[in-house]
Amino acid sequence: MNSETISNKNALPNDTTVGQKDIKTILKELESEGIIGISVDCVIFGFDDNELKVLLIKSDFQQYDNKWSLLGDLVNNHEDLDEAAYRVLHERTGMEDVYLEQVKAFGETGRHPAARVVTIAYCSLINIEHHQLKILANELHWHRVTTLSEMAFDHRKILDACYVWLQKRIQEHPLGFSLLPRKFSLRELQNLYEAILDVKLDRRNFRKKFFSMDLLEDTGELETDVPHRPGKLYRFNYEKYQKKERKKWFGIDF
Amino acid sequence: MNSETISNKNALPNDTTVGQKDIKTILKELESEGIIGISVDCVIFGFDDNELKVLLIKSDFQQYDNKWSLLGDLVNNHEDLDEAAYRVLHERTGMEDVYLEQVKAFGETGRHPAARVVTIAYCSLINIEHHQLKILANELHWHRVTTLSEMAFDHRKILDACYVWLQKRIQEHPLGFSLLPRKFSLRELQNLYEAILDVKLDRRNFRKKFFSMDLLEDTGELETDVPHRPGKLYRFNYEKYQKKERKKWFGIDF
DNA sequence: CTAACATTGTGTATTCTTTACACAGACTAA
DNA sequence: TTAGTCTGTGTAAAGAATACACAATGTTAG
Repeated sequence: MNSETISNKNALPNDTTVGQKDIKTILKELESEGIIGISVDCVIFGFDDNELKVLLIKSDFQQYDNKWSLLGDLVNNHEDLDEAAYRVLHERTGMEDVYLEQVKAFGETGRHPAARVVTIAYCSLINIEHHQLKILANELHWHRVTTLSEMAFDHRKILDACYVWLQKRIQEHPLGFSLLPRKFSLRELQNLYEAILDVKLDRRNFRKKFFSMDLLEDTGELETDVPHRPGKLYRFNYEKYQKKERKKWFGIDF
Repeated sequence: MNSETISNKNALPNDTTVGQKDIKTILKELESEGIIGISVDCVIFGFDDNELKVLLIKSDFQQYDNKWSLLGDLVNNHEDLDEAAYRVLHERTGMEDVYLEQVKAFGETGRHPAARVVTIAYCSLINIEHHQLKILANELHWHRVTTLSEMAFDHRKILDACYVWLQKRIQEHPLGFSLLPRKFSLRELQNLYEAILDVKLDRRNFRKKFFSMDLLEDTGELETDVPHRPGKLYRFNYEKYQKKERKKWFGIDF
């Protein structure tokens, strides 16, 4: 079910048997009683084949037949927003220890055709290699973010906002590592940054920068299965990062 | 009414006659029907007397008797989230052209004692000099952000989040000017930054920085009523700012 | 087995940015 | 007229960002 699907609380994540009639009935109820629904939508990014990907499903909603949609669900009355986002993520990907952060609420009156639904967008980053999609309902698929076809609801707008958020956030916070295997080469790291920021970076300066931050640990291992000289594999030292003295205050610039 | 007060849609902003019984009844209805309420809360910052201030009212909620609370209200079914925030702001301050930005949604299950209410926090910045508080219901007052007494609900947490957001945002976006009169001296500008960031800055370097951005216009006027040599008054050139080539991409640092 | 290919690993010079720092001039108040 | 307080200005030194080239290591194709 996608974010805009009104489901009963016991519905399984891959329960797509809830007919459209039911959904519409529930939406009508909400609408007629002047009740605003709340959902979460997860923009789940992955990195594979040197490209940033996003996980989408086909909308079950008739108006958006054949359009792609984010993964989401209504928030249950007994769960926090964050919990709801983790639940959606878990139901869809089977992953639990995942980077997840709230990005923005979207609440325009016209965003859902059948009822008023405010959605809270979450951004999550997962390492595609460490993950097999288990539940393939609704044609769950990874999509390149650079070439996206039309999307359902205002999901394109949400995705764009999350992408911009990611571009900014990745530069000031080491989230990028969540998208890579635990051991990675500097080339992979640079590819990640280049793909997300859509820039070309100087290889030597990139290395210098990361080494000077002193957060990468040499594992002593080398890449395998590359058709050229293998690079060293590094791992990110989260502990060191936590302990690190936080950045200078005062970087006014606009 | 504060953000957590459940009001009927036609209630006037200064209508504090809605009794607590009514509110509780409505909350109980929401609660018993498993409906999640949605509100907006505005963290309205002002700058006066070289200090950052925030606009608060006394909570009408019995549990939080005598505690301070943010300005907010339930979102009407027919209005966007942003509209709701502007409405609250307008109702409270009479101002319309104001800096307003969404910061974060707060939706923990236990945040409201009587019902489940998800709130979307907005940050707004107003120039205290250009504004007279018109509606003084609920002891509407400016408070120093550095010395805050206990607050109702999770409003302290919301305020803190907005303050951190402001500290960060003010360094990369020229919001600070919304807190100052249209014509200001560099001293006032520096005081603003020092107060918000809670740092001491070098006066010469501060000037150099702002002049090098080339966004301040000399008005030709001087300060008046200062007990010392008057400084020049500047105004911020928003047009130039809009046209300005946006900052370099790639500033990885964490 | 060797040549062509692809990618790793490394250092320096130049420019730009940030920081630290001091003194003369303007206006007020007593 | 003097003491007080703030304005306005420049330079030197340290640090960060950029631009740039070549030898070494492994793979693959012939």
